[in-house]
Amino acid sequence: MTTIYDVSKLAGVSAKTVSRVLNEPDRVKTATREQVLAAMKTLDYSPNASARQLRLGGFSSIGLLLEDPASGYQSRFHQALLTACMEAGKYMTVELFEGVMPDWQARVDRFLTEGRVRDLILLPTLCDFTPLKDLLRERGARAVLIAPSVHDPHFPSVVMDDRAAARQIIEYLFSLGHTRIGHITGHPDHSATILRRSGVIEAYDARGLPRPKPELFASGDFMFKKGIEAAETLLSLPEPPTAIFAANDETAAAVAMVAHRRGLSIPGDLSVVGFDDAPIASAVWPQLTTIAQPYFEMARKVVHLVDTWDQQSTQSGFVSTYLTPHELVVRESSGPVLKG
Amino acid sequence: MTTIYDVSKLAGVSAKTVSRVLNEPDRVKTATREQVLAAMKTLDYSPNASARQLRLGGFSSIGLLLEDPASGYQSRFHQALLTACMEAGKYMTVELFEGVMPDWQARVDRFLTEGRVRDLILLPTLCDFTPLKDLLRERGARAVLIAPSVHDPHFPSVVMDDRAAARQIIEYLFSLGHTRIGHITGHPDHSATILRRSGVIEAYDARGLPRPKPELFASGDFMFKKGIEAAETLLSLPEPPTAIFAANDETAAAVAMVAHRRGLSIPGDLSVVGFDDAPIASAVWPQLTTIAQPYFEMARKVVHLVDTWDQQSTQSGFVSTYLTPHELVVRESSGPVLKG
DNA sequence: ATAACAAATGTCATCGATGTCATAATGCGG
DNA sequence: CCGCATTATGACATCGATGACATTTGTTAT
Repeated sequence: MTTIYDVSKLAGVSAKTVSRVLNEPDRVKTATREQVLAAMKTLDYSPNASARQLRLGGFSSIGLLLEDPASGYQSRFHQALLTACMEAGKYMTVELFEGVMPDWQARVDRFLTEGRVRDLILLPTLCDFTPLKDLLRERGARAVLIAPSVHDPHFPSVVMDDRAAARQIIEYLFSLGHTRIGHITGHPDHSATILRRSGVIEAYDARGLPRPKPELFASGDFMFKKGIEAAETLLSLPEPPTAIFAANDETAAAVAMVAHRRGLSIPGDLSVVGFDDAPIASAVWPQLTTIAQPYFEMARKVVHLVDTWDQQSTQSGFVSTYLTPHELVVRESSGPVLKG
Repeated sequence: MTTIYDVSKLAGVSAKTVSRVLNEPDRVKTATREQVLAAMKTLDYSPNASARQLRLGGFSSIGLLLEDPASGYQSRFHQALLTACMEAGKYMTVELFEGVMPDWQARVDRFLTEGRVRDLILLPTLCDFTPLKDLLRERGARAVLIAPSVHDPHFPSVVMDDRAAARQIIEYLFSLGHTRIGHITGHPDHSATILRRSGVIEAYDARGLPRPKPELFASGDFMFKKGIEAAETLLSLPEPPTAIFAANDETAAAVAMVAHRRGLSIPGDLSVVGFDDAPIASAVWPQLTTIAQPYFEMARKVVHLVDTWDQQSTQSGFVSTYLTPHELVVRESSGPVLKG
């Protein structure tokens, strides 16, 4: 690595002058500047960011741990967080993280030290991975949780009301005349899975209807492939549902594919509703009715929480959960039950 | 910010001891360690990454500039690059970048200094944005280009053969009996647009067929929405094509949607082929025949190029372009022309 | 030509951590 | 209880950059 001293030596000036060329070029005589620039080029010099930041009072980037960057949910949040960081003038460093990796603890350590990260953002399901959170607390790292399953007294979090949203969807389907509604659940490790499922049941209860039979619940994992299986199961029932609420949009897209293969028209023969308003929701035919999560607002809130962590934590260990509103987006994939 | 000195003062030990507690806990007496740990907790201490790295010989993360993280292409590469970085033990810091921003130069500067980035990765279309590349050279930053339109003598690059791939697709469609093939082009600023288009023409020429009429080329921009318009245009022709080659998968998905709305069956009435093998290609019905780009190999090569930059550049300013192979993935959306 | 002031450059200390080496505290055998 | 090996801790220099302040060089007015 070449340093500012190497350059200064070659250019025959002091290190400070080289520094000036870099930071306040106008304060250096043109001839000198040229010389310095030439020396920098010759040596392929690039300033050491660590030293610079140490001196200037470092800026650490926000760390994001991603389990599966291909998932619509995570990539959507990733994008929203990037935008929020940009608005806030911060940077985000991303790390792939899979809890199953045997050396995950070492990797987190490395991320915190070498990755120059102090603040972390945890998405589901990492936000519920207690060993990780314990390690972070031990290391004095800060974290903000997105959609954790339960309030964590140590880390602030930002959530949406999955249960209420699911209930709203079912009530919407009720209003279209559907009574036999299938539900494909999410990944069992994900708290939203339970919440969305119980929102479904809550809707039945609230309306005084008998709870749906167990066979109307098929288990998924938020992924397209498993969604195919689940849809096959539901549509093969002796009395198939007239509507299916899939736990997320990728699963809903899978339902749509299976329905098409079976010659069912959507929403004529089957209404399909998703959750998340992922990009795919508007890129499949028919476009999916879904719940739009307030990604951008949540991301902004998260970045803000990171920013104000100091004030937060000084309030004697009390951290808060912030609830953000969602929205039902009605598109083409849902419609009234056809009589007869 | 609390420093190691604050902790050492509170714990009544030297700074070095605090450092040891952090880095080699076994070399500190248990009682002392406890005290230090307690002090760290009280002061909510977290070590300054810049200082640590300055001392240890810094690690800079690789910077990725994204124009549109929502696009299938960019997010796919993003994911592949993350994986490659993980394999190589590096970190990636991501920045949203839009050339249209009036202060883009200042933002790049900030990214290089505050973002602790020395090496950058540029995806299309940024890899063809000359003012940016000039600025980077001026700043002594390093960059590796992915799929630039032309070889850049200053930066190494990794590319695939868009022209050959497009030609391969058309020849495949020829083999199914298609002769009236529509093409929806990509974004006009993207070099791949020209290459893929010329691959189409090349296929006709190679077969000795007359080139397709101009109306069979509809202009798109790689995005779903524009794809809808383009598909409408093509399918409204007096003599609509029997197959459409869309410049990417999102556009192809749009074609499929329009076809379905018009009651056309795929591939019975219309074959649809995409490009990229984006996630959406296998999440729509029918699943799309497409060109699989070697994302992961390209990403690995890119990270490797970043790693070996020194050896590269010492070879007196000569940088190389690496060509990686692609693959035609035949799925459900393409089939033979129905006779009669 | 010279004082007076501005511009250009240099010197030294500093940011917060850790490596090196020195010193203090402990343990152990006799 | 001594002497020596070992362990635990501390003092100081250092990483590469920049801020504060000092010094040199150049310019202008008289």
